[in-house]
Amino acid sequence: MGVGGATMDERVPRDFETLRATILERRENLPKRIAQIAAYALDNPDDIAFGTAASIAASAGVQPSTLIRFAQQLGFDGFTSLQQVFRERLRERNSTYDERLLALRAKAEGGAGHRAIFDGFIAAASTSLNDISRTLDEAHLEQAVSLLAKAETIYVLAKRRSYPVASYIAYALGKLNIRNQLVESAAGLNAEMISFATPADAVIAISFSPYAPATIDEARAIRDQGVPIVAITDSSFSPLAQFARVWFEVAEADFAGFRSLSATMALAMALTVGVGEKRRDGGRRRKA
Amino acid sequence: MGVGGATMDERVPRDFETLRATILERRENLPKRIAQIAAYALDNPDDIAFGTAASIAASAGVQPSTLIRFAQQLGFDGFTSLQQVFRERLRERNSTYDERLLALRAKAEGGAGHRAIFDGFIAAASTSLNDISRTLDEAHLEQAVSLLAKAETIYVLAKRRSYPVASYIAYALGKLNIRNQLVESAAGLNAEMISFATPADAVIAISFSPYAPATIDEARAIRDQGVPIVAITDSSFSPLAQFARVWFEVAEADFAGFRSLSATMALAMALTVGVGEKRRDGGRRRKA
DNA sequence: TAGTGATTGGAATTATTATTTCATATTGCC
DNA sequence: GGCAATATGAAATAATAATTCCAATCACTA
Repeated sequence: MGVGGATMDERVPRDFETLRATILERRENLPKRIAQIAAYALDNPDDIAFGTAASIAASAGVQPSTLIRFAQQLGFDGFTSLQQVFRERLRERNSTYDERLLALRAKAEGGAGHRAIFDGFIAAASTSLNDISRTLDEAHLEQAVSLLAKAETIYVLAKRRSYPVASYIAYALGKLNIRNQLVESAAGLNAEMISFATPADAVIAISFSPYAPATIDEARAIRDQGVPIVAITDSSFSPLAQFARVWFEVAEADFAGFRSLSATMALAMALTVGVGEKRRDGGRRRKA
Repeated sequence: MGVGGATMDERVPRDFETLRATILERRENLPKRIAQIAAYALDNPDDIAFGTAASIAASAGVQPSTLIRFAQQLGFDGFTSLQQVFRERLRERNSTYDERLLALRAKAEGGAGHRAIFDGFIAAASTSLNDISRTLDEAHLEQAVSLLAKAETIYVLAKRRSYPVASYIAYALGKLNIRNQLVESAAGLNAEMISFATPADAVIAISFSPYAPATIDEARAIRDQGVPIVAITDSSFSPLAQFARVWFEVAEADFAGFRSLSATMALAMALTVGVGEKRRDGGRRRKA
């Protein structure tokens, strides 16, 4: 009689995923407080892994004894063995993003062959994405999108290393039916092209050190015409930062002397699609 | 007298990295057993995070008291506070790559505003890099590099969405002093440009569904002239795959209707730099 | 080589923490 | 609405673990 501890038919979850599934499955028919601690456990697995029965119970708003009953209901013989599962989860979970990158980078530097080169570029791209994801200034993003969304024509300005980004922006803007002009140096007509821009237009300018002189000159000229500039560049000392109404600092990692473009690309696409969305929304309702 | 616990001038490391640095710095002048546990701690940080003083001491082959002395030497007031640092490390360490991506993607889909768009592109780029890193065929990479390294001139063929990659390849090849020709559709002279290619040259062709007809036509034409093609495309059904001597399948994730280019870019750069290296090496010694 | 100070091992002690117990409250059922 | 079964709270207890203490050992200096 009682809880029938003698023969324990039910399988005790040994790994976190099984445990999680078990909890979710029984969620409906659990008593209130037990359900409360169950929800807390799934929401704060780290706390379960490291806390003491008392501290966890307090955080979850239940009594320590409830926590133990919860563990027992799941088939564990106490809180301690339940906690093991949560600890295993942390042990077994893959290495951090940074560690993975370090490994990749080490492989790229240490290893030989073309796979190593490839890994190097993957690592550079990942690092860049990681960095920009942490450092991007949301306010600037909003400002830039607003500014560009109001423009009659968006001029896109970038040479050399940054040119691929410009061409993708132009492609995407075209797809979104947003009037744009890629300032290309094909026939030396850039100056004329630029001279058509007015303060009702806007510019996306991209340049990284060493700044292509043409980009700088054109950016200055267009700024002097009163056309607002959104710049993507790599430092506050960049001449582009001086000319720009809004500017983004993007630190691209490099490998074998070539900078990744992945972060710049992601930002460029976010700007482009952001403008597209803003224009659509703006047509219907102009709400923040 | 004593350990001078009254005024504690020395800073107690609060985060793992500082702690690690401190240990490494003092490593030389630590007593034998303390050094032993120090080494163990850096080698098995997870054990320190989860174990008890007794279990850790046993694993490291020292007495529990030594473990505590070690903690105290570092400025902690006992093993427990030292352990906190090791636990924090696990808590703060980023979730797995996949979990992080899921979170990012969820944010991008659920969240509103332009930050969400940005996150979406970051997630797409990360996913693509991850995928290609897993699936890239090394043998194909070697083949492709060999093939391209032997070419007199490398023709680069890509339109529309893929054009940015082509332009970056052309830029990089130029920087590496590798003769190349970007087949641009500026003045409609592509056919003529292509007609100059010989079997001693090679082509990098890039196209994703829906395949730009111009790219396909040009690839067919150039293949018919006996020029070997290295293709980057998205499926074995791609017409490019038919024409190519070597081809890579690259699955780019997309967001808001725009495909990431990050994986393609990384592969393109690996090919480019790989060719650069092979040419340099090949000049001196032709070894695998 | 003897002596001094630092280091170490091991057990005793203290603190912390998990678990149990029991009284009380709540829920579901007739 | 009353009764039984179940669930909950709070404190007592048992277990476990950290810390301290002291004797023994080791390394260094005179």
